[in-house]
Amino acid sequence: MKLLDIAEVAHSTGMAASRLRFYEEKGLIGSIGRRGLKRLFEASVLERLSLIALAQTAGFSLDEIAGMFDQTGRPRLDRVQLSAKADDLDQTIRRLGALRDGLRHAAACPAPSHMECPTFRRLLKGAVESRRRRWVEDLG
Amino acid sequence: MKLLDIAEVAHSTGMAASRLRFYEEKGLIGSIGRRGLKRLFEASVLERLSLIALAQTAGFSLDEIAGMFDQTGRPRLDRVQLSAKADDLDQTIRRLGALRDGLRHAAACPAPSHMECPTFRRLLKGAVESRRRRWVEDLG
DNA sequence: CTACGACTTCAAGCCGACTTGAGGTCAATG
DNA sequence: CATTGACCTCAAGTCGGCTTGAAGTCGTAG
Repeated sequence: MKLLDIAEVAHSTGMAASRLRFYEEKGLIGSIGRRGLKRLFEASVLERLSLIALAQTAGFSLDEIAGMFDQTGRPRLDRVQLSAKADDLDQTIRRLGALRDGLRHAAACPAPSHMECPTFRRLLKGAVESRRRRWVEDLG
Repeated sequence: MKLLDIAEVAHSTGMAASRLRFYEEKGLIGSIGRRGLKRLFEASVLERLSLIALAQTAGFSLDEIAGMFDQTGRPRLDRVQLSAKADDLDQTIRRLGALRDGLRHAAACPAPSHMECPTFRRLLKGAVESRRRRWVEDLG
């Protein structure tokens, strides 16, 4: 299995080396050893980094993401938590879906001002309400 | 037209007053005057704030959002930009869908380690691959 | 065998998006 | 007319997520 140095990982992910070191420090990724001082990564780190990027997009913090894996790097076995994360994600996905539809509509809508378009107005309302819901959850 | 003080705006949007002041300072919203020291807002600020929240959810920065209004405060939404954002969002949504399915499966799967489960691996790969494609686009 | 350059560490800095705190002002109520 | 308390300003602080800079360490090419 080919081992990658930090520059290779940086190049193929588009992430700065500093960021990879930062992630390692945070326990988000692990290097498999050193050649001299230099870190060596397994190729699988690329997959891991993709997941991290993905989860970030989903709105998870790095700490939360760290919590999704165990020490050995396998996704954590807490099925209840995984399930909860999945539900979170589902919420997010639905929200983003509504948003996407709204944006598309706004881009195509012939109304002179977006504010005069009922569809757009409905979207705004939805955005605020779903935000609300999340706030409520955060408090709970 | 009823004028609102900052507390009313804060309450009906769920945003902290400090945040509203911050937004005003940034030019994102405007107050229509003062009663004594106290800001007075038009009711339309609520709609404006919804739009701001919406754009934030869509991943725009406050500076970008500030650029979405003209001098008179009417949204100046670039349809091309909206469309592009919608496409972004669509990508994200699909990837998140794969991630959600992966997590859900992981929560239900009886395999001792998730990585040994072919379904899980396939789902992750789906998420990762679409991510890769984006990196390539970013590089290009 | 020495010099180069890609890596290393560690601390500090930066940016976005707010929040917090100290001290001030004013309209309304008793 | 004095107090109260909701608002005000301005500066500084916080937090997440990195980046930057100075100083050090290697393996490899010349």
